[in-house]
Amino acid sequence: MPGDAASSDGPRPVSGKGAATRAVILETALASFRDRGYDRTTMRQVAEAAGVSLGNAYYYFGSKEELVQEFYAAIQVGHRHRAADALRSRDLVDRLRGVLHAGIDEMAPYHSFAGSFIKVAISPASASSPFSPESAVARQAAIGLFREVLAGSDARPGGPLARDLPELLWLAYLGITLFWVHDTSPDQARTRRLVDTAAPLVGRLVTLSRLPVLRAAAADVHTLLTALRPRDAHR
Amino acid sequence: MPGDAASSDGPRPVSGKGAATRAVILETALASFRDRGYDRTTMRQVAEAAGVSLGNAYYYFGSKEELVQEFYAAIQVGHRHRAADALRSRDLVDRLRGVLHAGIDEMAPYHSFAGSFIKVAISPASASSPFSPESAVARQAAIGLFREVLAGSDARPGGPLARDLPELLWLAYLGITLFWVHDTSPDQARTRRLVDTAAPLVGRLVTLSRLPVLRAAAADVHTLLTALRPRDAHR
DNA sequence: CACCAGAGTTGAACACGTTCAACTCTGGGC
DNA sequence: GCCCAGAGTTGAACGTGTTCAACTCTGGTG
Repeated sequence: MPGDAASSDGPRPVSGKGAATRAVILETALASFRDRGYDRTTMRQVAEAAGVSLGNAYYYFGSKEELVQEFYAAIQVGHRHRAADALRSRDLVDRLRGVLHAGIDEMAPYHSFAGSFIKVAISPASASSPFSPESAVARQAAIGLFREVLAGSDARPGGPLARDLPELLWLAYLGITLFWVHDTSPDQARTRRLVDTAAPLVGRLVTLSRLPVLRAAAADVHTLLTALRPRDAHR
Repeated sequence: MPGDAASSDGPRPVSGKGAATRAVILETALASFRDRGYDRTTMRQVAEAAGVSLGNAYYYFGSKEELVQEFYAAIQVGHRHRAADALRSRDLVDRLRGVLHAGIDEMAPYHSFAGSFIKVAISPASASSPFSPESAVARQAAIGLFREVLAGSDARPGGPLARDLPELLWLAYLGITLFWVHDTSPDQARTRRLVDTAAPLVGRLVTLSRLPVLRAAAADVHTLLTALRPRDAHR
């Protein structure tokens, strides 16, 4: 395999001139994603609406997928913004539930297109994957959000898992997102119910994890998470 | 075997004449998936290698994705076959670990292509999704495998979760598969380690779930799973 | 001014999955 | 033997994401 080494570095050139053009293309694409969804957004339409040629769009964005990546970034910023509200409470369950609902709120307008977006995110080779090196910054920001959920609460989790909890909550959030994508109930009510059930459960487990009986299980989970993590990841 | 099984799974015509043609196309496609992977398998190549026209391939299979669906089915049959070995033990952890490793063994030859396959499986709209109505039969078979893991063991799980356990284990297996797809370690060693850690953990949790302290948490998990399930599904 | 390297830009071209109107073949009724 | 409904089959055509050789424009250097 020649292994085309991907583009490895940052997206594309960002000198003075092209930056404006790049921004126009990006805005046009994001608007089209919002209005038409992923599949119905064609590179030709984006290029035309942005007033550039098809080839020029590919000069700034190596693929349609790179556009999606920027889309994720925008959503994540929105999530963090919304989450601030929920972080006023000191109660762990309230904080967690609030942050999770904030995430669903932020994604809600895009639910009908989520099915096509997730195809891109789930592919291991994709830079948009939550686990990809390219997503490292966004990933750490997301994990940081859950670290904040824990740190600002009056619950003080202990045990061998305390340090892993932010990452575990982030993984759970990914799972909830995956569920949300598949949720066809009106207004994704089942996902809401899932969050309302899961948040207290997490609170209960955090409390229980101090019990000696659960020490061994918690240690197992810690080992499992260690096995799961790629060699390099630390924070 | 998959050719003339008069079962009602074929979304396309299955009368006498075309069945042979259908089988040839299918075999050709599966071989190409194995040898070249998903993306490098083109419908034109499959059609040509099968000795039919492009349009004719589409007469029997509505889309390339439908071919993938059959691919999954073939893998699942292989998994069940391999799993039989592991089901000789009576120890729950041994059984579970064996069945999980059998699944990884079965998928191993396709790991390099898994990234492109999972794109298809993960899409909610796709019939290949593990949660789709079209996959109901395969899904029940898979859940049944884990029911067997539990039923044939000397551990007798109790509590409010006992009935949910096969489904939970199946979900965990899906998660492991998802991890496997992203696992770039040599020979997917990290996934192996994950299984070796997760199996004893499950055993421990099954034992612990009898404790009164965990009753409430177990009930929460049961509620969560109920919220998770689509309206119709039981059995 | 003349020149040029290189960023910026273009549209044609490619391979792909998918569709479709039109064709051929087959078996059964008369 | 004739016919025909419908299964089986065909290749051209469409729209897509992506590539690429060639072009234009820009800023700096001599």
